[in-house]
Amino acid sequence: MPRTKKHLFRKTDTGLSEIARALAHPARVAILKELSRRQECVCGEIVDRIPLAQATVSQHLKELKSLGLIVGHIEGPKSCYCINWKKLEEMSTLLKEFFDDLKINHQRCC
Amino acid sequence: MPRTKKHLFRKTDTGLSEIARALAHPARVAILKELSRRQECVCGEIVDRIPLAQATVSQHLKELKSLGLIVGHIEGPKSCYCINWKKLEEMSTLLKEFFDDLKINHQRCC
DNA sequence: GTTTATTATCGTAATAATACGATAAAGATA
DNA sequence: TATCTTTATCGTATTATTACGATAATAAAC
Repeated sequence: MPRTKKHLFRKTDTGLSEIARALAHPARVAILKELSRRQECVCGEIVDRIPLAQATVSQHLKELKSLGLIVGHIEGPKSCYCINWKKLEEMSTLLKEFFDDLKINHQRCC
Repeated sequence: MPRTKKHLFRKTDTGLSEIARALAHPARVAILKELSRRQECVCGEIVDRIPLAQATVSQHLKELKSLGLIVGHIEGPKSCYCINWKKLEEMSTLLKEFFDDLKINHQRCC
């Protein structure tokens, strides 16, 4: 029965929800934190830092990548991931604007 | 097989992911926007504004409520929902801090 | 008291997300 | 070339989320 109805919403609302979904799992939050700490984007130690199987971490990385939040390229047998700071900035701006918009109408009520 | 592993993560990461999950569906984003617009918390017109069945909207409201983002009390046959501004502020602060923390280490890399 | 309007909840179906073992792929190394 | 290391992908199981009809619950209106 549940054909998703997400297409019926405003693009801005859907966009925001997609951004939020990127952070909607602690593994992805942890991955972003971990990546931000590392200077050189020699990665793959990420797997050691996240308490999940390698396949699962790889899956979460793929999700972050498909959202554009991180970029990755293969380097021999290893991979190299790092944060897409531009996209991250966009994302935090959109979230900030969302909250600011809400707060504009912060008049009491209940 | 997938017993959730969320308990293996840091409380801060899990907390952030829960906050993010609240916004991870356009209906919930739209509900928050709609609620913020209304002065009096005479609600229920929310259902008319969201392109989903009444039961589904009620379900999304319940989720927002259980996260503390909105408060609601019954008023006769109607219900009355409004935004919990305190919680919303907490939430936006946590998100802002998360992004700020990431950005501290914004040194180039890729 | 009966009807009406409004909202929550239950049951259930379908889709999405999470998790991992197994395996493939791709270079490095012996 | 054979082996090893590292990572991605496939298949699949399990759980969570989404969605809605039907129905219950509640108080107002008649």
